[in-house]
Amino acid sequence: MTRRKIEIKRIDKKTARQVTFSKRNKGLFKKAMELSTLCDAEIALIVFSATGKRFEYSSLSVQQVIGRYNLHSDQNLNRTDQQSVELQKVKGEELDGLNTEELQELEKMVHLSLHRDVKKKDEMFLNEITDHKQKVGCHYA
Amino acid sequence: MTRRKIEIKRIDKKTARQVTFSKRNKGLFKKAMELSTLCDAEIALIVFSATGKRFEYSSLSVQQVIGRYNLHSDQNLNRTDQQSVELQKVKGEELDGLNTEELQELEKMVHLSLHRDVKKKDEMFLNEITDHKQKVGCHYA
DNA sequence: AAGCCTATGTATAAGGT
DNA sequence: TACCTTATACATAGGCT
Repeated sequence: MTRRKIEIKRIDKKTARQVTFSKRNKGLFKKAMELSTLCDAEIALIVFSATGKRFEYSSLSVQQVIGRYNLHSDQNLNRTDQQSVELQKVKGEELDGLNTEELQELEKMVHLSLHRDVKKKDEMFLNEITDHKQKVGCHYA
Repeated sequence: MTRRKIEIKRIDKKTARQVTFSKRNKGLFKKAMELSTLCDAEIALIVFSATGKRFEYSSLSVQQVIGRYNLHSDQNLNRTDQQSVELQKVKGEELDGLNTEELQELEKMVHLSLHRDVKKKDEMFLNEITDHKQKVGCHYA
């Protein structure tokens, strides 16, 4: 017999699940790399198998991220060096000294900071739209 | 004309690149979710388009990760309080100075540190088992 | 720019070794 | 267990609107 349509739910049989994992995991990483190459996208992908094995791909290095940050900041130009140094300090000194619980705490906080940051940007964008509507006198429903 | 084979290199034409990005990005996230569901894998995927837009998926919540950790932790209980103070320092002073990209980079690093930590504990556990086997003179295959 | 369409390329479920 | 095979399902490039 050959390929059938499958339902997207947890595969019960352990061996089948592992076989499918290795096939699809490989495919996923290939797709991620292709997208990154074709479309100039920056991608981070981390996968833990059910057995705890880790697989990772990132199109960007820490250096590149910091470099990209430096390019973008025209305000805060003089704060940049200092902030990069701070980031390196956080990375090098602090993370090594933390235990698992604290790393998880930190992870949670970074998540929240990220969320707050993104939310703030969304709000700013929304405000821009609202302002624009008011200025030009639009009356969408 | 219809679909041709394409070479995996940066698409020069901007509009074509954007069209391909939205198609393939969507496909990538679908594949990520399918893998997670089918194979019980934990996945984190972050994509930045060339225009800087962010797309994100994670199969695990912070709560789940912490819950999973708590099952394992019995050592290090008394070190927790002191290090939490350090952590709060990191939190309060450092995080506020970082921008979105840096937070994301940090998040990734924390993820990695976390995993390294968990792996170390797994190894310790494994060693304990091995030691035990030697002490009691077991001879499993 | 955002969706269809459809022919074709690619990924992969089952099975076999 | 990990690698082949192959028929089929799925993803998507190019074109059109």
